[in-house]
Amino acid sequence: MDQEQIQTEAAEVQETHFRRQPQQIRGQQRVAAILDAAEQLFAEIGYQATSTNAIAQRANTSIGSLYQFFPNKKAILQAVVARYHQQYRDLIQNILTDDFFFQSLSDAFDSLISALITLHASHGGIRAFLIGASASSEFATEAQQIHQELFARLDDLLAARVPQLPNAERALTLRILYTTTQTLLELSETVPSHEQSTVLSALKTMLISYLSPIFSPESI
Amino acid sequence: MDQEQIQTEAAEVQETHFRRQPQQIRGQQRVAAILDAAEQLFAEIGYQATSTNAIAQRANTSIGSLYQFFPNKKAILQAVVARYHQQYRDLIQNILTDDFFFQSLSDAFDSLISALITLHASHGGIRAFLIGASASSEFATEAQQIHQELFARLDDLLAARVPQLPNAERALTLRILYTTTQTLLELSETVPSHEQSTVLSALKTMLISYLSPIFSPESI
Amino acid sequence: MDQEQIQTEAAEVQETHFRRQPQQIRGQQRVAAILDAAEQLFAEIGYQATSTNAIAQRANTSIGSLYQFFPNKKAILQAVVARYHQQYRDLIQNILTDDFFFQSLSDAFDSLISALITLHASHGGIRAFLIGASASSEFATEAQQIHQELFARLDDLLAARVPQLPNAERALTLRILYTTTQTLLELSETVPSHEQSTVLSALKTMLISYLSPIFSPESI
Amino acid sequence: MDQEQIQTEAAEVQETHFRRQPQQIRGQQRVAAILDAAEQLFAEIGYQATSTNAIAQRANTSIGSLYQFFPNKKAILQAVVARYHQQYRDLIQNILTDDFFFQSLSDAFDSLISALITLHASHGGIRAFLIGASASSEFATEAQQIHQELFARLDDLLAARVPQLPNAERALTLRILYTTTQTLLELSETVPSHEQSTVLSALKTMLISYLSPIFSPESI
DNA sequence: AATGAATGAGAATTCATTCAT
DNA sequence: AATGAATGAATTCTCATTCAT
Repeated sequence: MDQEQIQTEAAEVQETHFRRQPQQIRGQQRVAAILDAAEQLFAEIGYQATSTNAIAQRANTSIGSLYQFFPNKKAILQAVVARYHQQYRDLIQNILTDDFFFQSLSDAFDSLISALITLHASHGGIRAFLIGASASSEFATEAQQIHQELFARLDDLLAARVPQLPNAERALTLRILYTTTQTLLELSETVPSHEQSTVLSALKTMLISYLSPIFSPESI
Repeated sequence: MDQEQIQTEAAEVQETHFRRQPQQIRGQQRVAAILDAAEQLFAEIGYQATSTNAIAQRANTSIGSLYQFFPNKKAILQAVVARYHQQYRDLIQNILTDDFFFQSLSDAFDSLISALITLHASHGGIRAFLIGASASSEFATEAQQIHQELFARLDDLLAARVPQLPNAERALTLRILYTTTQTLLELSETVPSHEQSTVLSALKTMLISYLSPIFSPESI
Repeated sequence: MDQEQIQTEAAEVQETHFRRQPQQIRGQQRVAAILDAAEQLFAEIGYQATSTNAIAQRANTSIGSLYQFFPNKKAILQAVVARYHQQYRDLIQNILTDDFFFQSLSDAFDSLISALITLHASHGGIRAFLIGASASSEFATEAQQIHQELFARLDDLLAARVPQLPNAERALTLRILYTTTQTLLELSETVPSHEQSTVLSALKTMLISYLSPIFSPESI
Repeated sequence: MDQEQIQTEAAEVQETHFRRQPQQIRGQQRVAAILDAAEQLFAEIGYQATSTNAIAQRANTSIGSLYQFFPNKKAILQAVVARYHQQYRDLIQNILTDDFFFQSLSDAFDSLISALITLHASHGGIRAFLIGASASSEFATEAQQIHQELFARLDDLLAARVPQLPNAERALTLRILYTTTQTLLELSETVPSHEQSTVLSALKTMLISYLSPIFSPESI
């Protein structure tokens, strides 16, 4: 999946989510308020438990206005996710430069981890929600689309660094790295702040111990 | 009131999520059917989306019968979780013997991981559901009670093996181990079966590399 | 309505209320327990709010047994009322002797009032319930049947004492007496005990002042 | 938020049984229709037997609309009662002038009784219902709040007229007057119209005979 | 565009009554 | 006779969505 396709899809998604593209500034602000309110409520009490009336109320607007911008409840969730994904993409793009895996592993993971922490800080609620949702429900697809993109990029980078690794193994390696990182990052955020660095250094230890033999197989 | 009835009442007190403990075999079978149906539905479409009528229908019983045994929908979830927890406890108890951490780490994790895989296989749906639910909702407490017990046991065992480790650090160490294990075990179950062993050995590698310096600090 | 008819009706009512006449002593005790429980519950929370299961439970029996004696919930109410009515009848019969209105009014009302107080004391709950029910519901008929009987007897007695009073006026006079008595008796029972005699003597004052000119019209 | 909206909010706070104060004329009409329907049904078949769907149906609206204005069934009853109480208050206020007990007793009771009859005529159903309900249930408090107010006013007036009467006795005197009046008024309304005046004059006779010695104790 | 009233299908829960043991 | 499990219609209430103003 190349860069172009991603943009195309993003545009298409937007057209499906919105009933009407807000034309005036006031309308854009209203949409943003609705998305903020929805993101909070989804994170607080879950998608199903969140009523569209509650979203409108917290966004200081009326239910009628809400439905002027979104055709139904699901579209609101999709828009929230899309907005989050966009920020995710933007942030990641700055980290996953072409020389990412050509730095020391320690440096690479330092920059990746701190970028992810930054992102989580601003959208922690919805992220936790999506992780929960991805376990079971219909939104798994939405939630993991961004993961695909991130995967594809990391795959390219890793392929450049360890060209001798077969494709299938490389993909699996990435999923292992990715899953472990997500989980321990999450743990680090629920833990008291003075323990956070312990968790993060454990994460780094694990990642490096796992990747090192792959990067330098002769050393085993 | 004869001896039998007295025992029944005692049981009723202890099982708070039951409205009435079924006293006839017919009733016990029905309760089991209800719990099976509920476990499936919760796993498939989530707690909120599962209607009590749907549970009754899949259990081949009437909504009235369901409510004769359970006072409300939440109690059904609690009973499902309790049943799962009991099996979890039973299985774990056989693994976490007093010499658990005095075996080689490789052996210890081999037995633990295979026990967990067995358990997951029989209740995969509800486990995935609980993991999702624990991220946000009101059921976190229920879901994590069993974790507390497992933690407490592991804590004892680890304290015996590494007495010089301060309590707080030991607790954090366990959470890191625990979280990583859960996540990668889960991953191993979603992955094609021929890749499963790769994931599990990665898990072992990470756990051992993380724990080794703690077990033998002088060797660093 | 003469004495015979009353007994016939009473018997017929019993046959309608009971599904099966309890043959054994155990059965009779069970029926009594059910009626006691029902009477309490009807008085406490009303007829509609009382469930048949709750009656069975408070009577220490099973719902199945309850329905072996009563065909439906309404029959239980009818039986409760019938039992109350019977006691009402028995008590009244001892007071309303042929010379009732040939005593002084003061003596007559003294004995009537104290008899009613005795009855109320034993079935206060159900009486209050019937008064409430009679205001609106389908049970008005049941509840006021006994009133008819009492009326008929008082009518006879008053006709003997004041033969010159037209029938229609006599009936109305009785309703006025009756209503006032019921109400103030009820008030006397809700009032602190040291105020009770004040209420009762007010009642007597009113009744006598109302009846005196009717008894001795020439004195006006 | 302009002035109008602020006033609306203030009203909402004060009217606790409304979920939302209707802001459009359409809404106000609908609320009135709902209260009318509810008042009729409560009077006809009682509170418990009245379903919210039946109320909506008779009010020619949907169940959803009903619940947009009232949070639950009890709130509808409370609103019905409140509306009745307000009219009760208004009417009474015109009668209980400062010189009420300084008129002749005959004049005083004439005006009071005719005022009450007027009120009863317009809300007879709900009044009868409240009297029934007050005998047993949870709504006693609601129903008798207005009585407290009426009592307090009458107490003031009576204290002015008979200052030598101790407080406790005066309160009891009022309850006796009040109870008797309510009951016989009710009776007068159930009786054929040509008998109505007989009941009312009996009421007056009783009240006057009871009060006279209290007003002029020396004459005894 | 904005507001909020209107709608009704659907969800949880109760309870009178029947039936199997 | 006794027990208690089984049944399902009926009830209260919610909420996504549409419509009138």
